[in-house]
Amino acid sequence: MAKLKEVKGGKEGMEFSILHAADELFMERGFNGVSTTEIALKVGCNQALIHYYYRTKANLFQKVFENKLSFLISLFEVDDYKGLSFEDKLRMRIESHFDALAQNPKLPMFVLNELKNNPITIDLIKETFNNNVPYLTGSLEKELQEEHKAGRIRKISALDLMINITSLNIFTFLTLPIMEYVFGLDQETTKEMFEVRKKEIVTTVLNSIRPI
Amino acid sequence: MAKLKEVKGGKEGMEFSILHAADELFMERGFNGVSTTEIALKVGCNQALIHYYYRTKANLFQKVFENKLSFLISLFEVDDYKGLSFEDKLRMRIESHFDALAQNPKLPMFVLNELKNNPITIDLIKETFNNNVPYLTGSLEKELQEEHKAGRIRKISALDLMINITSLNIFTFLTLPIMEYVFGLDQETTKEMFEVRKKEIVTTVLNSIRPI
DNA sequence: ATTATCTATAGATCTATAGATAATGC
DNA sequence: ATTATCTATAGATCTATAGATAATGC
Repeated sequence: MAKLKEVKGGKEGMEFSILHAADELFMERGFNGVSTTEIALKVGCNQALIHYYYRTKANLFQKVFENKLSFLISLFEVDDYKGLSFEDKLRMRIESHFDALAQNPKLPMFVLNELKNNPITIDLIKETFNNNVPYLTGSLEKELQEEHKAGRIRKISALDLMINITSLNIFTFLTLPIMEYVFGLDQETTKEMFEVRKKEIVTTVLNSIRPI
Repeated sequence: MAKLKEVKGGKEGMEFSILHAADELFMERGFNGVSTTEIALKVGCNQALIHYYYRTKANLFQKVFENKLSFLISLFEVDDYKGLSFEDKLRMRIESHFDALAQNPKLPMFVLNELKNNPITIDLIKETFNNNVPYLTGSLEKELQEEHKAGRIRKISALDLMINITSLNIFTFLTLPIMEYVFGLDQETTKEMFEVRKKEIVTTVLNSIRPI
């Protein structure tokens, strides 16, 4: 007798369910930390089906990782906030970057870690970088030069500024699981901490580029 | 006939050689990425000997990890740099923290990663934190308050300042393997980049706490 | 008929242990 | 005698594939 299948809410049914389950598990424990058996268990199918749809575990992983990369790039495609002062624009960029990470707190650790372990992923990001970074820094670079000439900020490169912001924002989420555990924080307290830290980062960055 | 044993240069011979090889391998690829077979291969002994000295892989790993933790704590036990101004002291602290990481560039990723995956490690760091953080922030907190009262810096907590410095410094080394690969840097260029980035971080931090 | 799903299993790990042999310290 | 090292192997994974069965679309 046929077994009853649980209807999963994906658009392409089982294939999507597998991708979705793999996504969650890989995000938690990375490529090496997850077995296809475990993915199957989470989906509610047998392990062979994973290979029917995705052939290899590495292949399934790559699909997940590519999704994450394109999301990460989208974080840097900023709205232009026309009419705002440079300072207000910068403030909004920092905050929106922080907020996007807050909604995907496991993403930074996942990506950094796989880049270290997984040769395929570093090729993927190399392509992504070369295609996007010059374009992304270009307009910021111009703004920074104008502001500097007008004496409103010190001299700093777009790349340094972006690294500063990224460092401060991402580090918050890299250490989040530790903080939660070490200080025994509940979800509510964590959220409050986020807001406080976000403000401090904005203050730090804005102050750090004031003219000398 | 007895096989010729290669003499390894450790003080306790084989036991130390195993710890040393395990250290290097675990630092590269973490607990899950390394097998006892591989450690044995690197040491030049058979795999059973690992268990003879350390009983389990987890046990050997813990020894390695404890060493790393105590090193990390030592980074924050600062010399007092008596006689220097607060600004100069802070500058030296940032630079010495950066330099220590530069000599152990794989350490931050390793520790963050294991803390996420390995329940034992997070208990170890919890203990470490509770024993050390209050003591470490205490004296800095006092200095910051004095400087603020004297109008030489803005109001900022010792914890926030330490997180800022740690974020900026550590992020450099988390993304180092990526940078090297994506931009195809050689060792010399990497070193130069470090120096430039270190200066930028010092400037950023010192600027970021100037009075408003 | 074709596609989706399942059962079963081969082959490749990997950790830990048992038991044999060699080296070392009295 | 005791300690160090080795060989061999049990038992537990885990990935990928082969081949059987069920579901679906004409």
